[in-house]
Amino acid sequence: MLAKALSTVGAETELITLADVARHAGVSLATASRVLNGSSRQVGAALRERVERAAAELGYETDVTAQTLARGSSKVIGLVVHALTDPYFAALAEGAMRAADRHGLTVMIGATHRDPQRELALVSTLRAQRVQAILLAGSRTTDTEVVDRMRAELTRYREAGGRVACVGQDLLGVDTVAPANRAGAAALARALADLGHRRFAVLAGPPELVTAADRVEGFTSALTELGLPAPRVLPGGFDRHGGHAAATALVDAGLDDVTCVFAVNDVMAVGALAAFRERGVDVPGDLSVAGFDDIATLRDLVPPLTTVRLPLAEMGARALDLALSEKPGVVTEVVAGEVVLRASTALNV
Amino acid sequence: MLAKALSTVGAETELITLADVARHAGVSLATASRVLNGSSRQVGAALRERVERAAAELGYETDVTAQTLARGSSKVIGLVVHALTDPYFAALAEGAMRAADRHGLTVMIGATHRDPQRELALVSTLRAQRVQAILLAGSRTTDTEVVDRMRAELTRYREAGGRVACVGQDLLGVDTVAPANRAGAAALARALADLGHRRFAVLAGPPELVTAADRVEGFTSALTELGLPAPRVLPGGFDRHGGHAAATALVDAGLDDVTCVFAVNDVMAVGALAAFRERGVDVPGDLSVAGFDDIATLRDLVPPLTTVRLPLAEMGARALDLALSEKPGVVTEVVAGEVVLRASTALNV
DNA sequence: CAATCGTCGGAATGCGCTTTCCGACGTTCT
DNA sequence: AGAACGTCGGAAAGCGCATTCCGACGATTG
Repeated sequence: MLAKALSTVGAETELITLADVARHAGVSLATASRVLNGSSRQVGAALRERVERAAAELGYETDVTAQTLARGSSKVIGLVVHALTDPYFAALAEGAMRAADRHGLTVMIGATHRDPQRELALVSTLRAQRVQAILLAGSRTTDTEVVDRMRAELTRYREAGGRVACVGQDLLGVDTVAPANRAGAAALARALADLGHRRFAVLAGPPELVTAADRVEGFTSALTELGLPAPRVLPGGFDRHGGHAAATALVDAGLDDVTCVFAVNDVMAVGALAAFRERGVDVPGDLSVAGFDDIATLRDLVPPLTTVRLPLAEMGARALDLALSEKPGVVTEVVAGEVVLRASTALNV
Repeated sequence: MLAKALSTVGAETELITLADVARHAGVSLATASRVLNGSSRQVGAALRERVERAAAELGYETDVTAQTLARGSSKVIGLVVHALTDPYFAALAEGAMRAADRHGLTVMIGATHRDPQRELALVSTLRAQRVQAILLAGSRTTDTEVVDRMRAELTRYREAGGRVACVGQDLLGVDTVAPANRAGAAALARALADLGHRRFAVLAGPPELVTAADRVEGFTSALTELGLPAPRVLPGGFDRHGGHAAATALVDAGLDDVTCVFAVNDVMAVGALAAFRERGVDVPGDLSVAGFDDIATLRDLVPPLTTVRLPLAEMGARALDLALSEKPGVVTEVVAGEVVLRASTALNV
């Protein structure tokens, strides 16, 4: 018993290589390779079977790194997101991973936590890993220096045969799946106006975040077109805390005649709902609230959130397909959002 | 202009290799390697500087796959989760990724969607990728055939020097970070009994899922110890839908004297809350509801959910540390859950 | 039946990098 | 001053695999 325990530790058998399999099957390296790793060349049934049995008996597993080196192309893609705990990115990642799976690709993932330096570093890492494609999800900042460095990095990557696609804004000169943030926010504004709302506040997120800025702008200009007054715009963070803080600030400053609040994403809206509850503002009785994204995990909120639905998983999948597709030039696919009216927004009479 | 557009397509410059850098710097391959990839050997300042400049000028990026092959060890770890859209796993993954980052490791990720075949396939893939460690998150099933095959696969991997850790139950004979499901559920049962509840129902999830079964058992046996009647146990899915369905079934069958419902995870509890709302059962007025996990995204639920908090991100990080740590034998780290009483459970007088 | 062709197995080369081994040179010690 | 040693640059041998090129063999054809 003791002996067994000891033998378990540090077993560390040598790695089983293709050469081992070939020897064990009594064939050449080339033949073994052709049998086990989808070559275009045929191998006779007898030998093929011997190789396969040898591989199974030895528990052989291809060394993909060696294969990548020899073939000069890998079956791995890279995925760069803000954070997995953000359901928006989790949904994108989920969609991208499903698509990767369909293509027989493995996924390497990295989180930026909205740090542009980290994002740059992640792209370098993925480049070093010789991934076949890089998917960039996460809003671009408007900081031109960062954008320029990212473009340079991506250019080098693409010159070496790498493929890139991005979910968000087309600022990088790469294939892009772009949610129609402006149009979606505008449609939402019109829908809310239809409910009778006239005075709005916008929990706007960080002005330098393009996604946030676009949504604010789409919302605002739609109001203008309708001949309604411009909304009160409260900047802040793009997360739950940001929504909570901005909503608190709004209440403390006095709602005046504001009857409806638009938080530029659902997670912020959740924070806002909490803040309003704490301050005794009833939603939708005293105030209507709308978000953006239609995060699935949040659909059971009370009251259910009016929002703009984005097909996030599908967007992730389309980004991968775009990156992988052979085509000239750079493509931007716009994805429309769909206004979903729920109980968090009431008729305003 | 046309010329420029054409030149952009298919630019595909040759890959820049270490040899290019060495030539450009006028040094040998060996020297370039030593400068650029942390060797133990020193290189004179003059040469070192020349190599570094050459690398920067050429935009060189190490080919990690070649490096892995040459060194025989990689800087990548594999992470196997159920699904990223499940916030439980997203939080685990987030923690593991942060830890990986601290260790300078890249993360390869795969989703099983609770399909044991897929899980097996993922482990094979990761083994083929020669990842340094594999982290298995996600509840083990009690299906012994699958467990055995998984053990065999992992054994081969470890014999080749791979490291493995698992978050969940210790069924695989590997290092494990094990949430104290039984103890946590038992503590929850006692806390709810302290609130005056006597008759419980448990939305139990799938009986073959060890996590679910353990929580049910911990809850039940604590009630027994308190001299209370056994709860009504309603099996079902482990997700929102499962919670919703089980809760609906409960109401339709008649609550009788049940005053408190324990859903074995938060996501199921959310489904249950929705079902109760639909059926006009007020929570916590008519019925108290408790969950398990304390998912962060769900903290703004109304009413706020009584639950057992698990430090998910930390658990992910600890799993990685465990896998990487040099130590004899197999370690199981138990992580305690903390009962958090919130408004979804009321005093029962 | 010889010439031609197609099929399939194997030896050898190379993918980009690390690392061992050698050798050249400059220091230090006796 | 010579021996012993340490430092640092380079040549070359792999790491595990894919693939090209070659050659052997059997089948087809005129």
